[in-house]
Amino acid sequence: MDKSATVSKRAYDRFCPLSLALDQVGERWTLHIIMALMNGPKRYSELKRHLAGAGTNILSDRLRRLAGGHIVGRSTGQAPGSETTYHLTERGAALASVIGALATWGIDLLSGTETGEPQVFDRTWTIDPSTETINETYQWSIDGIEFELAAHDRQLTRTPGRAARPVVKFKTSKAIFASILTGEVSVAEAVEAGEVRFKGSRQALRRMFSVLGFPFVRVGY
Amino acid sequence: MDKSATVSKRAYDRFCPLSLALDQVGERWTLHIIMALMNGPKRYSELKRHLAGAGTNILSDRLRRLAGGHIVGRSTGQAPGSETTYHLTERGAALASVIGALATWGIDLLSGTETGEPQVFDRTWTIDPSTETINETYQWSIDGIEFELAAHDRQLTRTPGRAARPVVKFKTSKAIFASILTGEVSVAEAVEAGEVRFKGSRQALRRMFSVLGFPFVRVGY
DNA sequence: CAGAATCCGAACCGATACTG
DNA sequence: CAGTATCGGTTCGGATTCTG
Repeated sequence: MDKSATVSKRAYDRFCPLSLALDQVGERWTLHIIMALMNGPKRYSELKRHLAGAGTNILSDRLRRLAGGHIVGRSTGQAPGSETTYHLTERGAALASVIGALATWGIDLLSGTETGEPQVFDRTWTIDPSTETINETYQWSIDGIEFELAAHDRQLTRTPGRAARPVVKFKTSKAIFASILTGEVSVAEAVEAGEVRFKGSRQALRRMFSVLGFPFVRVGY
Repeated sequence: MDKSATVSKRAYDRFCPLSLALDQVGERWTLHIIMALMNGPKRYSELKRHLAGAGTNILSDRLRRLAGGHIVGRSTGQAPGSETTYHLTERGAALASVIGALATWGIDLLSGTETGEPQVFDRTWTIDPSTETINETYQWSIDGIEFELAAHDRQLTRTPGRAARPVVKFKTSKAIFASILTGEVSVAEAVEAGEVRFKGSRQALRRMFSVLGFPFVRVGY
């Protein structure tokens, strides 16, 4: 029946901006959908691939709810069989500040302050089916914290310390990396300004950001 | 069998600042706890009252997890029977930008763009046990959208239109209200600058913000 | 085949009862 | 007061099925 009108029973129901915001975008995967749509409209199947790990019912539910809140819109071409795409409305695009704040806060966690143990991340969501299997390692240094990132099959493993034979070495500060992620500055510009140092081919650099899930990073070469 | 029988706490497990941030503060109630602690350390029971609607096990779990992430700290006085309090660490205080972004985005939702129907909010979390029952209405106007807020028992009802006999009339713009909520400006200063208009006693104004769940608002009189 | 609904086992949430 | 234990209901995640 009319499911679009039903609100999650698990709403906060408070007269409070934080609560009302979280009632709309606080559920699991919702902000990930928004972030995926920040780089332009996407089809259902593209979103599904990008949200690897979430069930198709979740994606369907979130999109319905977001459409009901006028956060995303659904565009269907008029040609029969033409694709349907989802895009952010103005209200949805305004969530950039929220995602920006969360991502900025989360940058510290990329380095893994907890010492020692290697950590395995899911990487299926960054896999571009048009490219072949990637199997390489990168050397990172952020604010002096060094670690190796090893892309292997559908996993990405982060290990503290130096990498054996990295394809790319990448060194910068947390603040600079943040402004690279937000698109404020390109990697090339940051290198120019002496705020990023990297070794490796430009092609590998570009591929690295794709593999890591930052395809939107402006490499700038 | 073929899939790893991991402890599978529902984490995103992505090498992505947004995902890692949400792994730490994306669960239900977590950001509400952070916001509650923004106004200073609190005891377990205070938090429990402020989080009316969440089970005590949830609060316990969230605090444990937040402590593990060095986002909140636990302080126990050395005197026997002294209270234990929870407070934000520096890392936790850095979440102010996240909460600020969400709250700013959520301000639009306070007015209730969805037409017509009155909406009922839970108000138990704003009830100060030391004060007696409150039963009064306020007239709000934000960016020209008028609505009545009626505090009744443990509910708060928002109704579009004008209130019958409000104790307080409050009129401002969304932007100004945002800066009042963030503490950037006091109500008195905004009135001074002609950006807020209100009618009613200053005492009632102060009480209104408490009843609505904004006890931290600097009235400034 | 893309888009979406349905079903089901498992994890999670919320409320109450209970313990030190 | 500060939690822990437990239980029923809800939500999630994955596979499958349906529909044009």
